[in-house]
Amino acid sequence: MRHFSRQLASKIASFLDLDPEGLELDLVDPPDAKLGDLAMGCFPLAKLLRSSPVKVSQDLASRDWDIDWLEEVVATGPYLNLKVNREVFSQHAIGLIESSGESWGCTDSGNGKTVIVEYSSPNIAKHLAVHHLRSTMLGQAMANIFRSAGYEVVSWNHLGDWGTGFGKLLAAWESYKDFDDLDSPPLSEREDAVTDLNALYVRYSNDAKENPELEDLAREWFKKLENGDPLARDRWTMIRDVSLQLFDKIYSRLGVHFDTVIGESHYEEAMKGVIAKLSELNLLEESEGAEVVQVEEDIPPMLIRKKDGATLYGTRDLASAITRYENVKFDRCLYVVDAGQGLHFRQVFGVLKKMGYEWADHLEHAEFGVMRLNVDGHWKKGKTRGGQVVLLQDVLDKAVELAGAVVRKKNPDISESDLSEIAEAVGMGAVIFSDMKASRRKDVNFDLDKMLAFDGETGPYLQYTHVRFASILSKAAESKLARGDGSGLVEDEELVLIKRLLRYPEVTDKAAKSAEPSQLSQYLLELASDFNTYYAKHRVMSDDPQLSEHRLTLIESLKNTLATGLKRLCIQPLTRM
RNA sequence: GUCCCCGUAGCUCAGCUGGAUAGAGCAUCGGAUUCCUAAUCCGAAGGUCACAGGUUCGAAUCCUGUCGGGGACGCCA
Repeated sequence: MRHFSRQLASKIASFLDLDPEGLELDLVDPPDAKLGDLAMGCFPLAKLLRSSPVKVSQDLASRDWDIDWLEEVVATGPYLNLKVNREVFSQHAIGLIESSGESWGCTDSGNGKTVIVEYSSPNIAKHLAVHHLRSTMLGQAMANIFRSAGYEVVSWNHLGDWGTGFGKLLAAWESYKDFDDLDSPPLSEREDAVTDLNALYVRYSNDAKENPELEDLAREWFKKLENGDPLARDRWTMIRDVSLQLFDKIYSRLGVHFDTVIGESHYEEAMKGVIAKLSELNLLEESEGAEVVQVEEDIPPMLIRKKDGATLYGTRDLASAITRYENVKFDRCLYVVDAGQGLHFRQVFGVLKKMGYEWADHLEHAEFGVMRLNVDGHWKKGKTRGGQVVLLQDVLDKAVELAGAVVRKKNPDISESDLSEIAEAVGMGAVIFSDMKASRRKDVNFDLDKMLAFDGETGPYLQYTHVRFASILSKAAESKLARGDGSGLVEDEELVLIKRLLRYPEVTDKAAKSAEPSQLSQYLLELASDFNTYYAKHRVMSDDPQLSEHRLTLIESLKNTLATGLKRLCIQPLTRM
C-alpha cells in the first residue's frame, strides 16, 4: 500500500507546499464501503498546517489529482474518501506483486542490521516439555520474520548445560551402577537415554533429601567437572550429545534451526573477566556475605557471587552478552524468554549499562506469557519439578494422530504415505499456530482440545485455504489458460483481496519491529478469510476465459503470500489435505 | 510491601504511535453443497471496552488512582 500512499503524499506535498520527505500518511479502509475504497484522515496534515482537518480535506478534495488509478476524491468531514479506478488499481497492484517475485513481502527495513535471537534454550539431560514450545516457536518465527525484513540474523540456542545439577547426575552415574549402569549399554546406544538420565537424577535427588552427604558428593563432582577432570568431562559430553540428538529430532519436525548452539558452560572463563571488570569499576558491593551490584532505584540489586564465591546464571548472562557483542556487533539482541524473568533481564541489562556498554540499550527481553497446565481444575504454571511434565513429543504425536484421523475421514481414497505426510503437516500446523495466534505476552492455558482444533482461526484453516489455491491452479493447468495482468479484477471482494495483499510488506515490518509473530498470524487469518468469502461467491475458472486469466493471477499472488507467510511461522503450506 | 504484565461478547482473542457506527473465531440458533476440496461460506443473537477521575475538538487506545487476575522480588536456572 506504500506504493500508492507515496504517490498521494507527493501530490499532497505539491498541493500544500510541503516537504514530501517524511510525509507519511496512512491509507485505511472507510468504515462503510459505500463511502469509498480508501480513506485518509486529515488530522496530521491539519496539525502540520495549523488548520482544521475539515478545511484541509475540503481543500484537497477540490484539487486536480491527476493520478491514473484514482477516480474520485470526496471530503467527508475531516476525512478524505477515495474511490479508485478498479481496472487500473488492480493492474498496478498485481504488477507490483508479480514483479517482486520471490521477494514479495520482504522489505529492506533491516538491511545492514544484525539481530541475534536467543530462544528455546532447554536444559540438557531433560526432555523438551510442552512449555518449551513457546520460546522455541516464537523465537524461530521471529528469526524468519527478521530475515524477511532484511536483517542479518543469528539464531541462538543458549543451552542450559551447566550448574550444580550436573554434579548430582555425575555422582549418581558413579554410585548408582546397581540401579542403572550408564556405561552399559552406553548412553549413545540407548533408545531413550534422556529418560534414563532423568530416572537416575530423580532417584538421587530424592535420596539426597534424607542423606545430606549426597549433596556434598554432588558438589564434589561438579567441582571435578569445573576443573576438567577427564572422566567427569567425558560423561558430561556424552550427556550433552545424547540430549542434543533428541532435541534435534524435535527441532527438525518443527522446522526449527539454530545458527549457534552454545551452552552456559562456554562462559566460565569470560565470567572471571566480568567479575574483575565489575570490581575494577567499583560496582561490586558486599551484602550479607555475597557480592551484588546496585542497578536502579526501584529494583533490587543483582546478585553476582554467592557467599561461597560461586557464580550464578546472571553472571553468565553478563559474560554471554559481552562475548556476543565482541563476536557479533548486533544492532538488536532478543531474549525470547518467559515474562517471569523480567526482573532478571532488567538487572542484567542495567548492570551492563552501568559497566559502560552503550549497546546494552539494544538488548530486548522479548517476553512471553507462561503456559499454564490444568492441575485439579486450576490453571497453574507448568513446572518441570514434581514430575508433572507434559512431553512435547507426546503432544506432537497426539496432534498428528488426530490429524490423520480427520484426513482419512475427509479423504478416504488417499494413499498411506500421502496420509502420513499430510497428517504430520496438519498436526504440526495446528499446534504451532495455536501458540502464535495471540500476542506473545498473553498467558496460554495448555488445552489440548483447543490446540488440536482444526476449525475456525487455526493452522489447518490456513493450510486448507492454501490447498484451495493449489487446487484451482492445478485445474487451470488442464485448460492451458495464460495469466492476465489483473485489470479484470473489479469485484468488491477482489478489491478487498488486493488491498489486503498490498499490506503484506507493512505487516512484515510491523512484526519485525515489535518482535511479534502474531502480527503475521492475524494477517494471514484475515487474508484467508477474505479469500474464502470471495471463493464462496465467485468462480475463478469462469465461463469467460479472459476473466479467468485475471483471476488466476490473483490466486497466484494470494498463494505466494500465504505460502511465504506460513513458512515464516514454520507451518507447511499444502497442496492436498 | 515494592516492581512487572494483564483486564474488550458466555469462552479464546483482534483492535492500543488517539480519529468515522468496537471486530473475529469457538460455543448457541437458522441457512447454503448438480460446478475450482463444506477443514468452507452466509445470517441471527451476544458489549457499562473492570471502575473512577484527568488530558483532548475527539479516549477501548494516553496519564493518575482504585479494584480484580497472574508473575517476580539474594545465594536455583
